[in-house]
Amino acid sequence: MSTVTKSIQIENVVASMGIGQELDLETLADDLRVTQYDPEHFPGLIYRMQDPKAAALIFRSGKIVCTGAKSIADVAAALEQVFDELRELGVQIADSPDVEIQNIVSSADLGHQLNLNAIAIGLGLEHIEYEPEQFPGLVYRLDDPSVVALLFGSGKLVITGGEQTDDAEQALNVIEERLTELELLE
Amino acid sequence: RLRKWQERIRTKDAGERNLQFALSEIDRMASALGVPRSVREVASVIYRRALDEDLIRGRSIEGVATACLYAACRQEDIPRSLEEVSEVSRVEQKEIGRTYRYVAQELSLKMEPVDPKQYVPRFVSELELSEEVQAKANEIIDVTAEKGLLSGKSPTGYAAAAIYAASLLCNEKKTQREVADVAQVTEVTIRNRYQEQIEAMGIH
DNA sequence: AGCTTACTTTCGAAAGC
DNA sequence: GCTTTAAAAAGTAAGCT
Repeated sequence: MSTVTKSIQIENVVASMGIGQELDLETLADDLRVTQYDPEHFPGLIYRMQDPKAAALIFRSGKIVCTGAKSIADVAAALEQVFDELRELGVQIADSPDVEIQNIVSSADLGHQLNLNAIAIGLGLEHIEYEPEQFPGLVYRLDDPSVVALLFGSGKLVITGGEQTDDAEQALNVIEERLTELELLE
Repeated sequence: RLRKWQERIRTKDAGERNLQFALSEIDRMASALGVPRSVREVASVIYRRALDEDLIRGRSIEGVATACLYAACRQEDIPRSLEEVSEVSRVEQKEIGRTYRYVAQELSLKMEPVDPKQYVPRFVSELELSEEVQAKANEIIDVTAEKGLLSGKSPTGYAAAAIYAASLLCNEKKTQREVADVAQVTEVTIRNRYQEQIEAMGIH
């Protein structure tokens, strides 16, 4: 495993699931601690956790979005906490509801400084977005895997939009390969 | 049938009125920015293409018109920053930037990143600095960009720092505040870019 | 001149305007 | 399209000492 591959860190995992029954958010808002609920502003009830650090958005439909977790295991742990809280309030929940991973955000380091100007032209101006006046990162959309990478001058990058654990690694391989072909890596 | 006929005329008229409005706005903003007629023409062409590709739907005419003008300035190599463009538009800077990126993507405008050197003549002139300073600033930009310092940096801040450094080197010192004002960046940005550039140049 | 905080970009789901 | 959540990258900006 290359040092570049090893540099991959999962920074955030977004997942969604449904408990299959409607919830009374008004009551929940009163009974749960650390919550935030302002239906005029946003329909979901916000439930924050410290360990693992994550946040859950709970909706009237019984659907739940979990975000902020640093791993898939943390998503499961965070959701278990939410389930335990709900069970204590008398809500019946199945033991293993289906959880769908919606997005994984990772960071990594190519280990070399990047000339973003050259990369923008090399990868094809029509395929990338690089507007340093608006944002320092170069936006590169990949088809396979279907993710979006933000490349920075430092050689560090962010890969987002993936649903599989290895999407970031595959994307990183594609990016390394293309930059090497163009002789823009080092 | 008659109603449909009338509707078509109404739609056509409305469409033409909208186009006229967009073109007159481009004209007004271009005048306010002091850019040549060629830029307005390029902006008009881009706007008509955006119209043909149905890119206006869901966006304000003024926003698309401003974004087209911003793109045209860059294509004609006389860029204006989003902040400068937003000052003559009634659309906020963030919206102009978003619309510009959308239009550029959809129309496959192969927009190259702005070269900081393109801001140098105008800024140098506004600061009443010599051609010597201008040449030195250009040199600083070329040399330091070649070393990779430009990646991710805003073109205006980069140009401002090079001009500030050049003014010092040529004994025509302008303060960071003066340069920051014409480039519309903060003194902090000039300081940061200046330090990197001077270091990369080998502290002339 | 620092330090802190905050905003820019990317992504996705949720329910509703 | 917008609203909210979280997270990283790096640049820029504003406020305070």
